[in-house]
Amino acid sequence: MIDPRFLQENLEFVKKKTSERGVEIDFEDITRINEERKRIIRMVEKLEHQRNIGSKKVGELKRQGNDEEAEKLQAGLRDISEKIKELDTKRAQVEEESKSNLLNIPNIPDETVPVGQDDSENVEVKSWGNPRKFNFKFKDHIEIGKSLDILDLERAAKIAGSRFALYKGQGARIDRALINFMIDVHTTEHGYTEVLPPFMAHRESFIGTGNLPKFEHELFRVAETDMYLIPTAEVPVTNIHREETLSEGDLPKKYVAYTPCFRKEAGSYGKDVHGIMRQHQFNKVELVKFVTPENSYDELETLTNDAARILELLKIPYRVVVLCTGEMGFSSAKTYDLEVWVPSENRYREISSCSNFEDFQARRANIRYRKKNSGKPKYVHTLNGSGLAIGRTVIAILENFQSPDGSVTIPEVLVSYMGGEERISPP
RNA sequence: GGAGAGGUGGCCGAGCGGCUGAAGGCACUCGCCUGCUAAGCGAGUAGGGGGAUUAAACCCUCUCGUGGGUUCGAAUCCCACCCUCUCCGCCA
Repeated sequence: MIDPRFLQENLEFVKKKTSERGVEIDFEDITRINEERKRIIRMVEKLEHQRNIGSKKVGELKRQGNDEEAEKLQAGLRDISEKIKELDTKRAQVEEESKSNLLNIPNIPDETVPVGQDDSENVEVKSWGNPRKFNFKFKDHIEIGKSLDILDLERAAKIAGSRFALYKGQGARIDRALINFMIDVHTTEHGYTEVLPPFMAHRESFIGTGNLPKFEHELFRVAETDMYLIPTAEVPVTNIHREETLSEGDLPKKYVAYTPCFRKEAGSYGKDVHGIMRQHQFNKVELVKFVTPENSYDELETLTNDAARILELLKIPYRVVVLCTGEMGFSSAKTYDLEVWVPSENRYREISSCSNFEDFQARRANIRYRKKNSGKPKYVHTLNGSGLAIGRTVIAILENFQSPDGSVTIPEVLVSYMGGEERISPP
């Protein structure tokens, strides 16, 4: 949520910024409702003031034993209370409307974010390693998975329908190995605290991160409850500190979590229908930070580097792009995508998305911190990034490290996690 | 799922329907004191919203798990829900 006061004082600026995202919002309507809200509040509070003074007087009179006067006063106060009650329902309506307006406004992009409409206007800021040149006819991850007997998409469909995977043998093991490897690196070398959160969360948590109310269609709702399956660990982990006031000395807080992620992928039909690129369920290791506003952009850089480090250890070529305004997620102020080289597609594909949300989520989830020496609590800045998406890492390994004989070489850092196996060979 | 206990400020904890936005403690901040540290002494420290102001000081209002109700007036009484703890049952 953006700062309501900032919105009113910088209406034109906000208008410009949201339109750069490709979002059109009726700010006139929002302003109108906000004015109406303030008007009603003023009226209610005036009446409440009268009532409070009157009530106090009633108390005094009664103590003096002057019941006659007290009762006279009470009659008048009764009317005031009635009026307050009426106005209160109106107030509740208007406040809800106003709140819902605010919840549907996306975050303001940081000034360093390139303005653009689609991914062609993302800007590459770094690339690492060189895409491999194959001197044999290489396969895509689906063929490799099938020939190594580690990936069975047909049977997965039998179990749950399309967009699910059944990993087998070394396939299942490499997925698990990657989870452990990534968590170990982030905890022991990057200073993150490991957490294992709930894989579902209720509505409030999803509002906190910005997934609700706007993006319900992307989520699996658990029938007959107000819970949803998480689309990313960002949701439960960011909400660890919902409604809390942290102290400045506790910051930054850094968490790493493995969770499966569940996404409807509605509207993406026709995209990535083959293989495991885009699934209803996939594993991911997620990094989440709570930091002070002063250094959130530095923290975004290190967060991105922390994620990228995994790819460097695995020796998978990647690049980093800054998402342009039109490509960024609803809650983000600035996002770097890490993209790995996928030979079968002859291009880079997203494997991690690292964002600074500034105080957008913190305001929604009411996550604040108190400065050491002074006064008012302020909102923290939240950040998160995949560190990394496991399924897509599997794709990258299978395709980038395949050999002419059909086997796949296990990255060196992963060997110990694979029980010493150095390659996966056809059965 | 059944029975009981309980949810109060950054934390712990007291609280008769009106003088309680809330005792007391802890923590923190500032000052004093001490050669330093510890201790001691004194003062201060909740949040949201609405208004005034160049800004702060200031004024009003709401907030004691959440939402309703009773009442002139609710932390306090009533109802519903949520959560936590203890015991029982069931279960990975």
